[in-house]
Amino acid sequence: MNKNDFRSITCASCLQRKENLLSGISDTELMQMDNHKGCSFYKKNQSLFLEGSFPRGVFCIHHGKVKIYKRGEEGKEQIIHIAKEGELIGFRAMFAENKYSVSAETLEESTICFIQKDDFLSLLDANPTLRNRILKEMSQELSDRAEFITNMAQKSVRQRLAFSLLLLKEVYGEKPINLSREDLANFVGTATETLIRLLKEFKEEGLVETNVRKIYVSDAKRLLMLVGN
Amino acid sequence: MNKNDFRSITCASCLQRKENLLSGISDTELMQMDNHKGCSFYKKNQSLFLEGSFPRGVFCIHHGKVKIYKRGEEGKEQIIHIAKEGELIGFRAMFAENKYSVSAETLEESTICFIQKDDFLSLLDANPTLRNRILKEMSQELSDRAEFITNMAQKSVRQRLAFSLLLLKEVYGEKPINLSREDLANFVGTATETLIRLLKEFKEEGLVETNVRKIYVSDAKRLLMLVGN
DNA sequence: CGAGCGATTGAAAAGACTCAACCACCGTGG
DNA sequence: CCACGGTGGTTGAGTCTTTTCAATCGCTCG
Repeated sequence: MNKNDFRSITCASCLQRKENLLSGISDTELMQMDNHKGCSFYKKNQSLFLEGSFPRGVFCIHHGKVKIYKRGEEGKEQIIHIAKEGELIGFRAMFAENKYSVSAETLEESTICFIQKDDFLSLLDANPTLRNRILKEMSQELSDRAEFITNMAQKSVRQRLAFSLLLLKEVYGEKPINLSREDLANFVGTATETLIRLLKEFKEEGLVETNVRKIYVSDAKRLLMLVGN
Repeated sequence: MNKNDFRSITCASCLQRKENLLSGISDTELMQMDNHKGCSFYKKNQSLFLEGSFPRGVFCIHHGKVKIYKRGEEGKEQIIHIAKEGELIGFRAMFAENKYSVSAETLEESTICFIQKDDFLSLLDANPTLRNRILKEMSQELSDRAEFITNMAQKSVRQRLAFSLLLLKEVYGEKPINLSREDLANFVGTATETLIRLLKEFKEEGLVETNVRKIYVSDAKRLLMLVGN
């Protein structure tokens, strides 16, 4: 989309919304939300929020990709999740009435809306369907993270890379995976050099194709076998 | 407590409940819950539920400890969490209307109550305070797991052991940590042999004392420094 | 008292990391 | 227009942590 069009985005017309957590809310609520929300254009590598700061609302990705990460010792990033269009981010810390435990930053040019904390909470209060969706969403994420932990603990870097590529394929859909080697390494949980070497092996084995930053998964089936389990 | 007393446990009189997610519910609701809940005695190493099965309600630990784990490739366990008295378990999968993504098993003799799915859901529906607590709880767990992932990805086994011991110290309170070497290894995310060797080092460095299965943390401060970050 | 499981130790092998150097591409400013 | 600097990507070599496998020990329970 044209980067100057973002002011015209309304929740009512937003195709992303129709598919996401915020589907199934009433027209009145929609209108109310539209009046209160803000929508901005973000350049690549712009920060949405930082670990340790206090949430003032939730972000709704209209277009683009956002990495959710945590800094470990020495400041090394661990990417926990890569959010795509349609996803709501930053509501967990808001519920916990706590600081953000993770940071969020765009991976590419994005348009992202912002809904104030109070507006969102009152929406939640009034809307049992939304509540249930949020609960369900959080449960799913909890489950995903349990798997993530298990993978980290038990799988080799090679297996984790295979797993991550399959995950990212879902996130990027038609388009090729487009991440810096460092970000990919920080997602897999390994050193950049190791990642590069393994990626080269995968390429030689015909599992993926690469073109500079872009990665095309060419044999998902074999990758899946590689993951094991 | 005497293992035959468990039939007399009521939510109304339960000291655990007063501290946990289920505090702040009305007397009527309490009574209703008491009429519907069941309470059982569990031996050590008894299963509460298995990954892949469907939830039929939530468990409330009155006394004892429960490991929440996931099986990875080759069937190796990864312990995600160790729940203690007062904790509610198994509600995530219930919200997600999905199979359990993890399994739960007692680590010691325990008394655990069970609340039917429908009863719990209607309680939730009627009780905004409870709802908010659950949201908050889940948010906190999401945050814990992000940290867990980051630790797994970036810290050495030695650091993870230090971290785990500190966590377990909280769980066990006054009492010494009491886990098999294998369970501890599966929590830290390492091989049993490696765990034993590191534990020996910790003992030699005066960080912990051990007595068969029991582990006493003797220098929490130094352990914390070891964890780094 | 014997079986069996959990705990422990040793030695060797493997996987992954670190460090250092080098390359390639890109935008900038002279 | 080209040299320059910088960033991100790649490669090599050596090191170290951690795993694996095998063997032994020791306690507990029947």
